[in-house]
Amino acid sequence: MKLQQLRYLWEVVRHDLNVSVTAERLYTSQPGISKQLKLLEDELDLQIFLRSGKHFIELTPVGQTIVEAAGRILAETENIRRIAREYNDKEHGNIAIATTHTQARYVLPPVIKVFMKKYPEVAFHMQQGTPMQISEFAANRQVDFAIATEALEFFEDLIMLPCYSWNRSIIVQKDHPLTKITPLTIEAIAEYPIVTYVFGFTGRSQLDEAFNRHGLEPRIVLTAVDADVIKTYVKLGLGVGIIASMAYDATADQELTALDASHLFEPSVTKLGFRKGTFLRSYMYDFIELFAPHLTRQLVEQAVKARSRTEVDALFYKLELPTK
Amino acid sequence: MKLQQLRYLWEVVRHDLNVSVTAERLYTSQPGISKQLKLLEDELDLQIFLRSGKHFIELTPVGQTIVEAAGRILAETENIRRIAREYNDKEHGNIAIATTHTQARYVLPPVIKVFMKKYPEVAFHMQQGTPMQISEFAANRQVDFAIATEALEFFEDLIMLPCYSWNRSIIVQKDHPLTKITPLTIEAIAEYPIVTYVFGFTGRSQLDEAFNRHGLEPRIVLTAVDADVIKTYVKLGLGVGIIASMAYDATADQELTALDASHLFEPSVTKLGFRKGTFLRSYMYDFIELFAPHLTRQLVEQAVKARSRTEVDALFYKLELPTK
DNA sequence: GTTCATTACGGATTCCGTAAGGATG
DNA sequence: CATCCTTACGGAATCCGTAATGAAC
Repeated sequence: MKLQQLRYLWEVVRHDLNVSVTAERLYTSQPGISKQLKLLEDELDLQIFLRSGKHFIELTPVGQTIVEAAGRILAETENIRRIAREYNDKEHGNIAIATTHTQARYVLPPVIKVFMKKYPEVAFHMQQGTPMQISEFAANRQVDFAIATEALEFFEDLIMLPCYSWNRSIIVQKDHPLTKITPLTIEAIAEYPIVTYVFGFTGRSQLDEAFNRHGLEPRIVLTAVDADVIKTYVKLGLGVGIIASMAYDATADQELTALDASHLFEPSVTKLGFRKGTFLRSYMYDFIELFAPHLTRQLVEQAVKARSRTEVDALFYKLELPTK
Repeated sequence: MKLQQLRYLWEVVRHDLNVSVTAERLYTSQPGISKQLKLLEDELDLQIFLRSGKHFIELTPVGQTIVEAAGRILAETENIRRIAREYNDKEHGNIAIATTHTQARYVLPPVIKVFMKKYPEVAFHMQQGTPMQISEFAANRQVDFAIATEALEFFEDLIMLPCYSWNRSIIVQKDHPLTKITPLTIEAIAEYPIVTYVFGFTGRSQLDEAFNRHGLEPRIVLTAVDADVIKTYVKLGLGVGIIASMAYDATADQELTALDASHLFEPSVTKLGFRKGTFLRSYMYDFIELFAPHLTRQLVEQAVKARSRTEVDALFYKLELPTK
């Protein structure tokens, strides 16, 4: 058994069991990978792949188990390399996060700006996706951190740190009748067509709950994955928008008025998730603290060491979250 | 980074940083190991070992961290090999346990007899030690299971399964005055010199507690690690013995009388511990079930998957333990 | 002077590329 | 017939042994 073989195995699985594509991506030859996989199968004396002739169709059940173990091994080798790089050069490295549009566009920019100034030698990689996709990225170790409000809890292997809680604002045109109603009620909002997030995005579930609780069925006329699109349609007069408060930008959105709705909907909590058992570079701790100042290195270290989700949750039990 | 290098690293650490000895044990050459370790250090660009001239003195702090990660990697490769062997031949393999004299001599023999009959192709390895030593063996993966009443809880990485609870018996010569006292009291026992287990062995702590609770200071005249020695001295008239009830053998110990003391001391629980994250062969599940019939494969599988000790404990919360 | 790791070196093995082969859809 | 894995083969790199070297205790 060689690390190389386990790596090839992992990568081939990641590339839908296509050896040729994998070889290309790894800048090596296809027969090389093929050979090593065969050697691994020979050594273990079992088939990892189900073949139809010379095509790989799927993993055998025992193969699946082995792939999982291989994943843990590769993650741990990556940890060793990180430990070494951390020891030799604390300022140099990479950080990869996956997040949603809301975070990427409205919350992260100032954080990343400060981070990049502090660590000019660290390359920052950001990718966007649905909450489900970004959770998967973190669970599969394709990124270091996932930042989102939803979906992280579905992945057992992710450690979740609460970062901040946020409320919603109602976005309307400047002269809209709702601006005259104080205090604003959920019933009043429900009178108008609504433009908001797609289900599964940016706290959409809490929003639906609030209407349901009041026995209201809102007329949602348009949904989008990001606030920019929502605001555009509100400007066109299609309806009233409900977005995360931090997505309203007083200077850029002068045609619109934001009405605070924190008394109408339960606040949502944005979380940062990473795969358990990961070694974190010190600039990663710093990034977390820049993003959520209450998540000190010491606290995060405790979370990393924790052996269960309840143990992690206990760390944050008494903590007052900042609100955005 | 090669698996071979990580293995050499792990083994050299295990052999007190002596490369020559390690090479001998692994049936390979000393320069071979030396070279690979150097290559690993070169690749990671750091020193794992602190050297005094050409002697290895100790691990550097960063080296220590790397050794721990290497241990996890090696354990996982062992898991892969086990998965493969399990798949190919369920009947063939090894099982290594570490346990105390009490278990090895009085509890395990019938279990092992049945096990070996059922799995003639599985080699059974047993080693004895202090509770602390055997817990360490399991924590370091030198054995599959540790079986003991004490010390297992000190090792965070061990999963502990409660196997059975047991009580103590007072062992006296046939005509001893204590045989006339019914019911037997702890005060009556404290009148006589006592021969029992060394501290840290076979539920010794519970025993001390019981005397303390009654404000008694027992006159312990002799301690030993095993019941055979204790019984020998009781036979010589040196005092009354307090031993685990299962260590009294009515046929072999005809000169002695055992007086039940289950009402005087809190029962102790013997536990089986194994390193978390270990893949268990099916004959291992069977061994556990033979030893403790309530530990069914299904239950143990849940314990293996559990992510924290509390989660494991929850599995056994309602369970009635057998008493020996 | 013994113990112990490093360096030097040569033979065997393994790895990995290119090229050809054969099965699938 | 395009895709895709397997087999064949040769050169390069690596591994691992023996022997020699040199530092520490």
